[in-house]
Amino acid sequence: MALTIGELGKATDTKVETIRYYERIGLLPKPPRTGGNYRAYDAVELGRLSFIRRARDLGFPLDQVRALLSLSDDRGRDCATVDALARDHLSEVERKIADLTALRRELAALITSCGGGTVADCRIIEALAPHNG
Amino acid sequence: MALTIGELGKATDTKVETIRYYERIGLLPKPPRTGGNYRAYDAVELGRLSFIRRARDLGFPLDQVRALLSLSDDRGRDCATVDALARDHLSEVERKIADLTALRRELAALITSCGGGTVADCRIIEALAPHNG
DNA sequence: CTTGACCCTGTAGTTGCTACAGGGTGCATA
DNA sequence: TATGCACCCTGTAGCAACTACAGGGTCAAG
Repeated sequence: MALTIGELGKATDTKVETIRYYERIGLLPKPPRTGGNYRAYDAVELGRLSFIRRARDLGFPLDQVRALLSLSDDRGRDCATVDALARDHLSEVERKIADLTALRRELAALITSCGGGTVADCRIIEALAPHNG
Repeated sequence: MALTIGELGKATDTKVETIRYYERIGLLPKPPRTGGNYRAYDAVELGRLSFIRRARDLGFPLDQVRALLSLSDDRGRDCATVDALARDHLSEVERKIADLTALRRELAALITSCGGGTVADCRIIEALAPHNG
């Protein structure tokens, strides 16, 4: 039932280098090795990596993933901490959406203003240039 | 009328290290130096850095800023290239907004599902865990 | 003449990977 | 048995766009 790193990567849609990176930073434990010094993974590691990838897909940064992993190991604990992490992350996402929405408005206004002449009277360049011209 | 790097930084809301960084990567030219080997800036550099900062605030990556700078120097040129750059950037921003909006929906659903018990039956952890439990 | 705020260079850290270089392993096939 | 190929190994450097030192020098004020 042992998986090579490549098989684990395929199963979790993760690049081999990324798995080694997760091991290096301590997000995945160092697995046992075969006689040929290949990493040998089992179902437990597969589960752990799947968890990591889902959390990453949801945009959790690695340190929050680390926190979620250690919380998920502590089954008896109050899940308020998990909830707080998710809420923090959600408000971060909301902040980014708001920033990007403001940006979109500004960019759209800039583009609308472009009349199509030469750079000399391009309103986009003008808008970027300092006020004194 | 010469500005020190610190004064230029204050005038453009830019950290001193960032200005030196822009110089290192060739976004700002190497300014003349004083007797004490201090960088001495003038109004031209102030304008150029303001332009860079404004473009950065609008989310243009540095290579696009570089392109905008060289386009803005070429006053007689057709501004269609500028317009295209801005449109590209706008669609990039729109893609990010769409991604983050999908993410927000997923996160919000996750958080709503948290009933507040222990980690053992926390739906957030469950949603992250692989399907076989 | 000393304190303190500023400036200098150069290098390493940040986040989350990705991409080599330069080797070793394992299996199939001729 | 040789050889080819896909895969694995370590270690290091690169990406964006800065940021943060360390270990110095400069300059004006008191």
